[in-house]
Amino acid sequence: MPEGHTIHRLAADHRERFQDCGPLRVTSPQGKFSDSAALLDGQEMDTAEAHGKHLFLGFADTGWIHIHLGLFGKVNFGTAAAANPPTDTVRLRLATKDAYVDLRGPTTCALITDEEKQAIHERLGPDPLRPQDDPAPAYARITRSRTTIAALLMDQKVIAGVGNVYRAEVLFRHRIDPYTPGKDIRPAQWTAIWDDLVALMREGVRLNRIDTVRPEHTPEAMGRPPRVDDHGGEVYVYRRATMPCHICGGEIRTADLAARNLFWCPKCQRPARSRRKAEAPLPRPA
DNA sequence: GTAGGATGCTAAC
DNA sequence: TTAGCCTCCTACG
Repeated sequence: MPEGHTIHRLAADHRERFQDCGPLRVTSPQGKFSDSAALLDGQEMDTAEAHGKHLFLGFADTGWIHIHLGLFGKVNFGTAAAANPPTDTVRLRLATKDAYVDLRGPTTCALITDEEKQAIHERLGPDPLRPQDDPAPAYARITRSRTTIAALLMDQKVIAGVGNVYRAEVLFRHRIDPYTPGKDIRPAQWTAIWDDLVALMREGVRLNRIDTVRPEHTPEAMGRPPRVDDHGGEVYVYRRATMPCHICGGEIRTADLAARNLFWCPKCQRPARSRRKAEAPLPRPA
C-alpha cells in the first residue's frame, strides 16, 4: 500500500525498532539479497529515512539498504523472530532478539553507497513530507509543461511521494480538472495543492492510511454508510467510479491516464473556462 | 482452482 | 506506448 506516507511511516517504524539496537541478524530467505545480507549480518542500523517512495536503511560501516516497494511490495513487523520463521518469499529479514521485520515483493532491495543514494535524491522532486523541501522547483516544471496536471503529480521527478490516491483526491479537493495542462495551473493553485498534500500526507503517516474527506463529508456527518474496501480511509473519488459524488451527487468517472486509473468528478472538477456555462463538460481526448 | 487487478517504475521499442 | 517485474487478495467458477 505504498504512497509516500507509507514509506515515511516505515522509516519511523524501522528507527523505533532497530536504530542503535546493537547487531542485527540480516537474512534473505528468498535468496535474491543473500550476498548483501551476508555483508550486513551483525551490523548495526544507525538511521532510516525516506524520500518519496524510496526507503533508505543506514548501516554506517557498510552503506545503505535502498528499498522501493513498487506496486506489490509489503513490509511486516513482528516480535519473537525465533518463533516466527520467515516464509520463502521474504526478500529481507532484519531481526533482534525482540523484534523482526520482513520485506516481500519489492521492486528494489539493494545495498548502495552514499554516492548512489545521493544520485537518487537528485533525481527526485521535493517531497511534501520532508520539512525542508521547497515546492518551487516543482511548480517551475509544472508551469513549463503541456502535460496534464494529473500526470505531472505522478511524476516523481516533479514531486516525490504522491501516488494514485493522493493525486486523485487533491485534485478533487481543489476542484481542478485532471486534464488541465500544467502550464495553466496558477501559482495560488499550486500553493494550495502543496499545502494540502503536506497536511493530508502527514495525517496519512500518523494514521497509516489515506483519509481525504473534510469533516462535513464524513459518513457520520452525511449519514451515509462508511467505505467498505481494503484501504480503510474515507475518500472522495478514488476507486469510486459510477458512485455518486459526496458533494454534487453526480457520477464519479474513471479513465486511463498514463497506464493508471484516474478518478474524478466531472461536475465538481470542471475546466475553469466552461464552469460558467451550464453545459456538460467538454469531450476529452482519449 | 484460477484469473485478474492493485496505492509503481523502468527499459526497450 | 508496451512489456515486464514482484506478491497478495478478491471475484468467479
